[in-house]
Amino acid sequence: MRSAKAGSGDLTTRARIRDTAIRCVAADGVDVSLRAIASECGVSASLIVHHFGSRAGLRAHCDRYVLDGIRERKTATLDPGAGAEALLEQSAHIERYAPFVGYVLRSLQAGGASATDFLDHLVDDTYDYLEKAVRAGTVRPSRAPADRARALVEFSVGALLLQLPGPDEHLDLDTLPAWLRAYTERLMLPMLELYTEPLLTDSSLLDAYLSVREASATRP
Amino acid sequence: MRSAKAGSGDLTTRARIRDTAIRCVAADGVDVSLRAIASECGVSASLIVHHFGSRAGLRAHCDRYVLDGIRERKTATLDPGAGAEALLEQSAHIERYAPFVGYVLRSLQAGGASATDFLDHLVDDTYDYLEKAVRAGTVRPSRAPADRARALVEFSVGALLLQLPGPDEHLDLDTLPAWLRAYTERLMLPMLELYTEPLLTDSSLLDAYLSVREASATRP
DNA sequence: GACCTGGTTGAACACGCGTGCAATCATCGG
DNA sequence: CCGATGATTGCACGCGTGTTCAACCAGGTC
Repeated sequence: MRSAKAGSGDLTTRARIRDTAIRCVAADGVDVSLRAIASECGVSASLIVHHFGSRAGLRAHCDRYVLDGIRERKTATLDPGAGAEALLEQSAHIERYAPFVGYVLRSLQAGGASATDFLDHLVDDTYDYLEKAVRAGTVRPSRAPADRARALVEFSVGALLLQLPGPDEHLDLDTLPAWLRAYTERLMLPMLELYTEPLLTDSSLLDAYLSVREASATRP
Repeated sequence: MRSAKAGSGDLTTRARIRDTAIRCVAADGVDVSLRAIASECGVSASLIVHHFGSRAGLRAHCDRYVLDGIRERKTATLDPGAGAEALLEQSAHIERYAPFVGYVLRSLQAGGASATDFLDHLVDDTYDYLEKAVRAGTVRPSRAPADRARALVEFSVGALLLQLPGPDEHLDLDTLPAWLRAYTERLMLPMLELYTEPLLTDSSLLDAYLSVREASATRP
């Protein structure tokens, strides 16, 4: 049969390959073999390069698709520092987007330009969120708001990535929601504590750093 | 010539291969090819497997060597959360151990058992350090000290790893000290701020979490 | 000098990878 | 009915990988 045009809900072959690739990358890392994706999708490897030009083409296509999808459902799921209550609420909806979440995690794990872009967007969103919260009075203002936003995002995402299995180890997509939930629950109390009650009992360290900083600023 | 036994300071071939491998892994990631290491060391690939049995053998040998070396110089360099002042002081000594630092970072990036072990050790050390600091009165006690120690380590190491180039991108070992220094300087102010002055202005989020936690504990 | 031991090498192998190519098949427009 | 079109496949190529193996060569020992 030719391209299953509009049969009740089933996708075109291109879309099926794309979805399979996303799930494979999420499960086995970005270095998953083209043949593995093909076999998982029930097609030949040649067909994939016929549809996407090359392996890199498929990668780029999936990147764009997932990124657009994530931004559409403007979610801060990956950033526990931005909104703890939002995370709790959204953890129920995660199951539907497990492949997306897994794909993004794997992408970040692999690094590269797309990971940097995604991180930057996350930092921007967190920055705006923090600024609003500061104006609302729920978050304390910072001497370096941009650096603070980046630090918070890198803390959260970095810790999450550390929890992820190695780049070529398998990650079961069915258990990903439970896995994520267990991790956030283990982290929630220390994080809330850290964000509510200062870790250090006095400001001597901060004061010392601020004074040497000021000294080196006036006397370069 | 046979094995350069004890000529003025030059190492045995095994040791030379080991050191080269460590530097190669630090520079190009754990997936660096055996032939690349061999060529960098000026020997043949066969000689490496003759000395270490296999590629995995070389990897294991380097892991053990670097880990022992790091633990010998009991340094908390990788854990800014544990001691900010110690980090500042030690950043001058880092240049000598750049390959070691790079190797550990690449190992953590690659995940696996050795990375988990190293992280666990780091968590243990941080736990002890925090307990001592709590008893000394400089650090506030926690409701979950073990989880807090792990969270702090995962934050710091995770953020550092996020800054690292991708698993197969190159990392110049000569610029690593400066690279590390620039990163910590960008992070130092937000981190000290976060650890000294609470991010959140009130404890409503923490209180809410604690109450639902208590409720689910008494009524399972 | 013969013999053994062990460091050292280059060639070859098997494997998995992405890719290119020719062929097949189903469907549609004329 | 018939070429055109495009989806789809199997095969083979080149490349890079880790590993294997036979050979070579330098000393030390009898």
